[in-house]
Amino acid sequence: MARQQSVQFAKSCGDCPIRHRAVCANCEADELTILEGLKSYKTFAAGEPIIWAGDHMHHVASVVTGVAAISQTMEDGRRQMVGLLLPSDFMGRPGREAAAFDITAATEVVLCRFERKPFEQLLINSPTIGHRLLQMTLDELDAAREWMLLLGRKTAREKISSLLAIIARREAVLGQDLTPGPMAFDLHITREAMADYLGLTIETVSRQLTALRKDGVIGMEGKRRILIPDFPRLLDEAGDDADGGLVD
Amino acid sequence: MARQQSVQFAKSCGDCPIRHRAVCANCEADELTILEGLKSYKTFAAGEPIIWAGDHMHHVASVVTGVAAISQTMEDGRRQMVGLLLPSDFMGRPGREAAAFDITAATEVVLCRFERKPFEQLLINSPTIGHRLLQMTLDELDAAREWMLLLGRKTAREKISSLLAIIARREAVLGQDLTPGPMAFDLHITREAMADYLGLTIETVSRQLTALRKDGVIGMEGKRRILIPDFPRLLDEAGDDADGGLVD
DNA sequence: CTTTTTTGTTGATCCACATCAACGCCCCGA
DNA sequence: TCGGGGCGTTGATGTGGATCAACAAAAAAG
Repeated sequence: MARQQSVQFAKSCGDCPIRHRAVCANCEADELTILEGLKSYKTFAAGEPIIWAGDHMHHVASVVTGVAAISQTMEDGRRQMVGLLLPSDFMGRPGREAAAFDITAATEVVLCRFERKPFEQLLINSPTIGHRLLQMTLDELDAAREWMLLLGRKTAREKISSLLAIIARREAVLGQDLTPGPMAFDLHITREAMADYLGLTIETVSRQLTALRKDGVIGMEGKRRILIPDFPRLLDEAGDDADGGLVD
Repeated sequence: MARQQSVQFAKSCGDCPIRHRAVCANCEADELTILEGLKSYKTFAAGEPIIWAGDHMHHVASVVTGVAAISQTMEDGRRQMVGLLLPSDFMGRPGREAAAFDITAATEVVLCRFERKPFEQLLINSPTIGHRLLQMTLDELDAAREWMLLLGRKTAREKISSLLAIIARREAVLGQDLTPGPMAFDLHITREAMADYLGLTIETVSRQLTALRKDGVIGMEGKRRILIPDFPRLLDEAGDDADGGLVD
């Protein structure tokens, strides 16, 4: 059994499940060796497709830097984003040959990849990676379910407010900027990506942003920088009860 | 390592992860013993709440019979169903104290429950349960993502058609009724549950059902029994590309 | 530099679905 | 037998967001 100890993750690959195992060299050195040999990094430019639904998946991967978007498109072009992959998030589906969804790089993305077959074998032999993967998948499932409430029942204004609240919270965590005062951040996604995420059109996204600005809920510097003078006010607009812990 | 063999699941508890382990008596008999001692069955009447979001979760459980609905409600009463739990589905979240969502019995439900703490311990010690749980969670995540496309981008008619297609497919699997001809099944859920699931109102659900009936896409006997004369036609109405594999 | 493309904003109009309201049917209890 | 409540249908009307269209600003390309 793996020793319970505080492990310092190495820097290169975030705190992905693979990394975690690779660092525990004292307990399962052979697996470390196997993994190191199979690891490969690959970079995708912003906008570049990473995989299409139905493609054969040769690898599983972990996001090192950047943001990737999981999405689905209907024949007539209607598109819905169904997930965001941030650094340390896992991509791929042990036990499945074909990808279920399209994944594209929203910003420039660096992936840390492993061949799928050996990874699956490793998963069978080692409980720790499996446990970590289970936790991550359960988190994603919870986030997806929160998102279903947003898509099914929230108004356009609530949707926009929710999205801004999520991004603000994430930025706050990243920057340790948990001061209760005003906050500010850059939207690094386009209006189109926001629309695809929220189940809206770009026109509606644009209109609701200006409405929130006119009502003083948010401020804007240029087209991409958002100011939040009163975060609880924004949460209230989002219609979330109290904390509204969306994290995807 | 567990021997790779064809295992016949016992009847009482579906093919839940716990069952799977309990049957492998030859490889891990001690775990079997532990589990048998902790198992308890509980029945909920149709409409009865099973757990509320925020409640402390003393147990994890597996659905033995019946259907349970996972849902979220906003302060003003807007509700969205975010998942269905069918026999053999797992309920609960290893490693989390409080429930994230409301769960209610849609029909009469029998659960096979285990105390959470010992179950978590078991999960750490035994990879097989974890792997099965991971597979189930990944399946649920895929289903949730398909559902996000429905909620975000499909029209009311497409939503209803999708739901009927899902139920029809499930019934076909259960009854081994994979004949290509016409199929029929009972809706055991109310119009309200359908509306909560699809992000619609009950009036719209009702209207779209009559519209589909008038257009010959479906037939109805009474208010609950649905006839599907031409399944591919229904799939086409659902807007799914080709197979449209929603399974939740 | 100019031209073209991408991205975002705003206005006018339309329509799919929500809302409000009335009613029919069935089950159950008095 | 009657009334009442749960469930479902249908009609009339309202409205939030989509659609169609024009344009501004910024970025990229030449």
